[in-house]
Amino acid sequence: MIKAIRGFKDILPGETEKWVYLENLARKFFLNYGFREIRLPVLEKTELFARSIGETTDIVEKEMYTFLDRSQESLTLRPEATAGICRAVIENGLYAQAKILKLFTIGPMFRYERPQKGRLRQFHQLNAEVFGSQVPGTDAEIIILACDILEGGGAKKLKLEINSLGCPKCRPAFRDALQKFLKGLKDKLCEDCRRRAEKNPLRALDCKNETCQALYNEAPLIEDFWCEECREHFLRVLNDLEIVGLSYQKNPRLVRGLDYYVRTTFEIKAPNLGAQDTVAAGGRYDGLLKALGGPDLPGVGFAIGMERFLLVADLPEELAIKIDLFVAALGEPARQRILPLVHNLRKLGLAVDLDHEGRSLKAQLKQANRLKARYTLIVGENELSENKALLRDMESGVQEEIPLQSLEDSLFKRLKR
RNA sequence: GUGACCGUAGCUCAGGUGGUUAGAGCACCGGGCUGUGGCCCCGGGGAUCGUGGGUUCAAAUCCCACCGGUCACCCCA
Repeated sequence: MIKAIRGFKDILPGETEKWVYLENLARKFFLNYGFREIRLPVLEKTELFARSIGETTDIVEKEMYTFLDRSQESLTLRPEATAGICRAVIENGLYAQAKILKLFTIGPMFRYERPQKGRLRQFHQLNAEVFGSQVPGTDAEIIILACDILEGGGAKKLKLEINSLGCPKCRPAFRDALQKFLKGLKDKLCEDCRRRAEKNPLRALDCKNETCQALYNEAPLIEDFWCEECREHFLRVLNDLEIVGLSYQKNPRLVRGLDYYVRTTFEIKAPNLGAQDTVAAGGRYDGLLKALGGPDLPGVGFAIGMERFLLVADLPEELAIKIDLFVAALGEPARQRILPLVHNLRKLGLAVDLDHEGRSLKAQLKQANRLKARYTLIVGENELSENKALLRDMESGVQEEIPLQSLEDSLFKRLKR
């Protein structure tokens, strides 16, 4: 038997209803917040991700689905959405349409990782980005939007952690100080942190190793290095969050796995999710558009992991569509007589189903029951000869006779909402 | 990439120390009710026991490899 490949999952009936529900919910929030939808290719040139995410990040070094196509060009299945959105914004000149550009996208991402709870190789993200705004109010709006969506999906007890990574003006000094600090206790650090000390010192800060973490209590703090603008920016973001009543937790150790972030960075974590507890994350990336050959416009955005959102969401009990009417036709003449009616009711927008298999009435009523039909219309030889049909209310079991001539009208009146 | 545990009908699981036709519940189909669903009773279909190799007279059961799953490391949404 041919099976789906590792880390790639079918989303089956019963699950899809939940996906559609949450996607619609998110889409409504996005649109209400003034975002417009953009749909992007899942394949891009490898160079796009190498340049945007960062050559030395784990994602680029060992987690991408990269291959040569038939013309020997290196392509990569997108591991995240921001790079592609930036590319599209630049390529299509979207930034020229208005000062502020707000975009969202929903779709699959791909990372070659070992699957576990809340982590698949093909996973799905809800993504929002704002281009052209440098003010802290936009950072706050992005965070508030992410929280609204998660809360709208019934997610409880979420924890918002926030930090500022500084900017190109002040971060290098912090980076140097941190690197010096890390090199000072080189022998005591775990293997990974020794490597990070060389290539990407900030990443050492969120090492899970307890020994390392204990040592980092003495590490230099980013906030001592913020320039005046970064400090002001951060405080104003926090202030907006407070104004709307969002509680947060400052986390000076919070860094990001992608190089392009500056200033505001945040994660939204959920309890009981195990090791992969970050449901959403995002931040500001002011230099990215320019680095990709576009205009020097600031950007800020976030991503929500759909699979993880599903794990923490509290969904309505019954999401499957209940049908309005099941038609039980007994015998081929009855089926043919009733087919046009079914067709018309369906065209009028009603949920109507019928059985073409010629099964017993008992079997058909059972099927109607399973489909949670409000009514079942029974038409057999008896009914045809008397020019009528039986309409059974599946809740009460009450049946009434309806003349065939007026069937469409009376059914539509009864069933429309 | 590393480690631990796991893999038996569509689903959830049972099958002491190897031993005859691999079972159950749910789901599905049919009958009881020759044209009336949900409850009940009866019957039926459905399993290359993850795959491949090995040990053995004999393997779902023991061994090895691979594949897949779960959780953790790592990483991150």
